[in-house]
Amino acid sequence: MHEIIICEKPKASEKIASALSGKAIKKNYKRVPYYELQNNGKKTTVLAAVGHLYSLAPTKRGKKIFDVDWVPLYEKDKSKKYVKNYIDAIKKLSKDADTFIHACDYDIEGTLIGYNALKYACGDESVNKAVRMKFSTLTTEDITEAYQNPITLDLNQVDSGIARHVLDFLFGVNISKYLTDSVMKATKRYIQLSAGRVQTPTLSILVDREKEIHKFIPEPYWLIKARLEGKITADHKKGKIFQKEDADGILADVENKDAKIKKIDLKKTKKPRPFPFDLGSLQSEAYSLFGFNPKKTQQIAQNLYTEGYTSYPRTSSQKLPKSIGYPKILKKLSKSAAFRKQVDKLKKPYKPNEGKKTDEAHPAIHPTGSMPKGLAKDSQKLYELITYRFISVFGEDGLVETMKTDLTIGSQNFIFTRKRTVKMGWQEQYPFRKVENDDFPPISEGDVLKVKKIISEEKETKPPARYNQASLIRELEKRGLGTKSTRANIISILYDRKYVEGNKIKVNFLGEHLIDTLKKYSQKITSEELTREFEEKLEGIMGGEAQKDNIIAEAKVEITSILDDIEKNKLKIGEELYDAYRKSMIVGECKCGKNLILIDSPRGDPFVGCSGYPECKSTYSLPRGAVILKTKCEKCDLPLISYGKPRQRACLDLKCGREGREPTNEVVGTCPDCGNELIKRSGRYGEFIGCRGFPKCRFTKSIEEKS
DNA sequence: GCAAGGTC
Repeated sequence: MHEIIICEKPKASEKIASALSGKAIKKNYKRVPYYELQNNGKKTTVLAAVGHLYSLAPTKRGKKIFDVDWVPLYEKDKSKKYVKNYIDAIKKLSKDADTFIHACDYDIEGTLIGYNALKYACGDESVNKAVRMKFSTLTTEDITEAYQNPITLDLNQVDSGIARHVLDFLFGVNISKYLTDSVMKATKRYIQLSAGRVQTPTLSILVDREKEIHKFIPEPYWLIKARLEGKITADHKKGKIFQKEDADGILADVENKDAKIKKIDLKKTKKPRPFPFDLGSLQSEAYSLFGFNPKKTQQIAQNLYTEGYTSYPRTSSQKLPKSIGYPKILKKLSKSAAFRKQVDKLKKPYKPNEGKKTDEAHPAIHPTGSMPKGLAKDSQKLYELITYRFISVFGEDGLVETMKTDLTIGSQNFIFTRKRTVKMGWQEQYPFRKVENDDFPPISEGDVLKVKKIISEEKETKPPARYNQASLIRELEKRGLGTKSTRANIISILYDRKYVEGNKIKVNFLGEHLIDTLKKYSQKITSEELTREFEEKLEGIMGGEAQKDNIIAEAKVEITSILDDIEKNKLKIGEELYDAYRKSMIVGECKCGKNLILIDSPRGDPFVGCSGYPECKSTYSLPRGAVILKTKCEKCDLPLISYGKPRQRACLDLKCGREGREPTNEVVGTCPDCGNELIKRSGRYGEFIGCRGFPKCRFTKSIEEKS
């Protein structure tokens, strides 16, 4: 007897092997780990996939791609070479097997991962023999229970997984191809265009926000403030005053009058302990504290996990079940003096604060207790963030005292608020955020204070803010678009295609025009509707009320009509999209008066050239990794670029004679929050102004765009 | 080349 267990990933195979036997032996085949164990004379081999091992690919050449089949992932994607060893290991080690257990995650994708591994690596026969382990956590109890009570492999669930892949492929690949072809036919130029069930609605959310901003009409309002003796600034209780006459009336009323303290309200409120991190909240926090984009956070977290320092990062759980053994983890962390200082303050027995969100397969992100050595700077930052957050979850609630003071000047009501921390609690374990620390002025009810100055500030209402990568991820999560593992990637595709740019995500002409075009030819792909429709259809297949093949056939009819429609109008579509693309690539003005354009050809390095080519032959090469800035060179008016490590600035024309290549962190002012220097920083997605005191002070502001 | 979904 030889039994094979197939798991979704290497970490899972390790846990499953050790749960089934204390004597599992770890072996390697072509550097792929697997486990062997003996049970009453029966040999069991525990094997691992690495997520999907197979991917869809066209089987026939043609303009419309409707025939697809599974091929090994490494054949399609050259960056996935490591997958070959995993497939080879499964093929080789399952040769003489007679029993097959499918032990991948119990969800649609997991079911399909295991099914394809069985079908294409172990052979068709293995599918018929296979049984399914169903577990929700990788604890010894759950695994043993699932092993002893296997269920039959649900082929409806498999079909539903296949349908999801095929539908996404047919819609995404075909529409993308037709858009790109339109540009090619109309202009003989290649620009990579794409559309998909998730990326297009995501872009559409950004376009909608852009339109809101565009149509926003600012409204003037006034804020009236009173500077009092004792360094107090009180605000008029009405807040925004939209009528100038009202503001003037208030000013007349308060003129030359003292302030009387009417009421002082002292209140203590809890500052509750935070939740442990799930992937989305980690991405959000690392963005706001360190400026890491979500993709970067995900990559670093993946490395920390692979090295064994932190737990599995692709989780939506905010739970820390007892089974992870947190007393032991906290004890191990105490080997570091800095962590010990905080762990020692925790009250026993340890009880974590938990959020509502759960995950079928993984707990919240936490350190394992294995201490990292020699981490790169950014990895160290993220590791400490995860670890301090983990410790703080066991801390005590903080306590903030609020002083709310009502006062009158003439017959007008003013108010000011001060906050101070009376108990740090968990904030001692989580040293990343500013702690409230205002002075409470020594005043009592009935006191009369001198008014030093009355200020009337004229302001304007502001349009809704643009999304940044962190807030966009939160929005996608809210709408159920994409998955925790794919959202960061989807956003990065929008940048790569030049649909959007900037830290505060701004849609380019190309992005906006693409959505306009698709709304004409395939309204559905621009909205969340398609995701909702897929969900219903997959539900139907899973319940046995619908057939996978029928649903795919229906989709083909629908897609054919969309594609034929695009085909009929391809010259117009192609020309317009190309025009929008050119406009998106404008980076400044050429000396000849025409536009300078970033030329990003699929062959060769990107460079800057004139839109007046061939009349004007000006071109400028770009150093590797250069970002073109909105700021102009003070000598020759061409745009400046920022490049290299550490970031330096130079003129686009390196020969223009501009002095110096000062570092990009030039001082541009004083931080209104903490008084430190404000410096210009630049990231991959553009420039912004930040505080020198970062991360203690998190003040940032965008650089005004000159238009 | 093109999607979205797993994972190293």
